[in-house]
Amino acid sequence: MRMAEGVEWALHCCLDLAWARGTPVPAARLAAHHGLPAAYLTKQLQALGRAGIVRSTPGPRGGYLLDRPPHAVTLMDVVTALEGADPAFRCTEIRAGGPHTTRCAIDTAMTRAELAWRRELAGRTLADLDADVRRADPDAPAATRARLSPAPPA
Amino acid sequence: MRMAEGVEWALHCCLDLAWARGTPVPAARLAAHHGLPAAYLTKQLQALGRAGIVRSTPGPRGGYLLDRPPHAVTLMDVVTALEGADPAFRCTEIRAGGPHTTRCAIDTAMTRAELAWRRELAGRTLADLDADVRRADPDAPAATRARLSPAPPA
DNA sequence: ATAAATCTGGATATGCGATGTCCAGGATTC
DNA sequence: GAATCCTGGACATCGCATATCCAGATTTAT
Repeated sequence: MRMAEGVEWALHCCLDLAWARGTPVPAARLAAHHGLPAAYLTKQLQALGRAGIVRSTPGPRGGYLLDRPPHAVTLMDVVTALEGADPAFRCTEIRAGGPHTTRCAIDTAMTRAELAWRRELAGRTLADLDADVRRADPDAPAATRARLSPAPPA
Repeated sequence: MRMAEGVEWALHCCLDLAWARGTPVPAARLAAHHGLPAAYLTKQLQALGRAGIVRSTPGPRGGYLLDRPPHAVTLMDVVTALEGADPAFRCTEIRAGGPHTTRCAIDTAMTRAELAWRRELAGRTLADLDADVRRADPDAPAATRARLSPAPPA
């Protein structure tokens, strides 16, 4: 079982946008910042847009912005935006002996575990990540913000 | 993110073998019991064998047996046997600005959520599933055992 | 001994989703 | 009007889960 790599990209970009504090950042600059293929990162950003996590403005000086305060974006929100809401384990009801009236015990157990995972993800927001980073490296947000600022250093 | 369907198959087969109580069940009969492709189910059973969950005996009257008491096989054991031990989220360290001394906050958060999932799976065994099933349908284990018995009903 | 049943492991085919690229069209700023 | 940027669709590629087949080994039963 493997999570799409785009989830990692999206999480980093969301944090970047939180640090950009309302200044639009073009997809190409986000991609360059992380060494990612711009054409594909675009797809992830569009998914974040459809989920209402991110907003975009076209034209010069345009780009992506976070569309909610960082404390209102949970990791679960981002994962769901990219991976969809379907559970990883899907019961295909292979129990023998015709139709059953009770719920499959295996399905119940696997679903319970997945809910624990979702609960953890839903309990952490971009604001929490920001706090974690600042605790370890207080200058990182400002440095990132500078590197993503409208006028590139070269 | 999607879990391999073979995990579901393996869990059902493990429960079947627990109910067979030491009587070897051929892979072909397990497959027929659940309407699964025998040639592929074989692969999952072999993985369970390499993990020490299941044991096999060749020849007529041979087949698969559970190689541990049901309370000593956790759902995590089965999932790991089939999916491997790698986490679903793998940090590829795309943080910008050269090498970092601190751990990536995103990686930490995603890993924490996955540990919650693993903890749930590690906390439930085949014996628990067996108890769940008996609570809802006390005759199901015996019925399955009969259907898997060495002399097929036809 | 021979035959039948069963597992093991490797080779191979197939399908699907994640990854990745490209482009035509539209919106916005200058 | 030109440059910048996003949107959405079409398309190519790659890896992995799914699936099949077979030759070889092992054990049971006669």
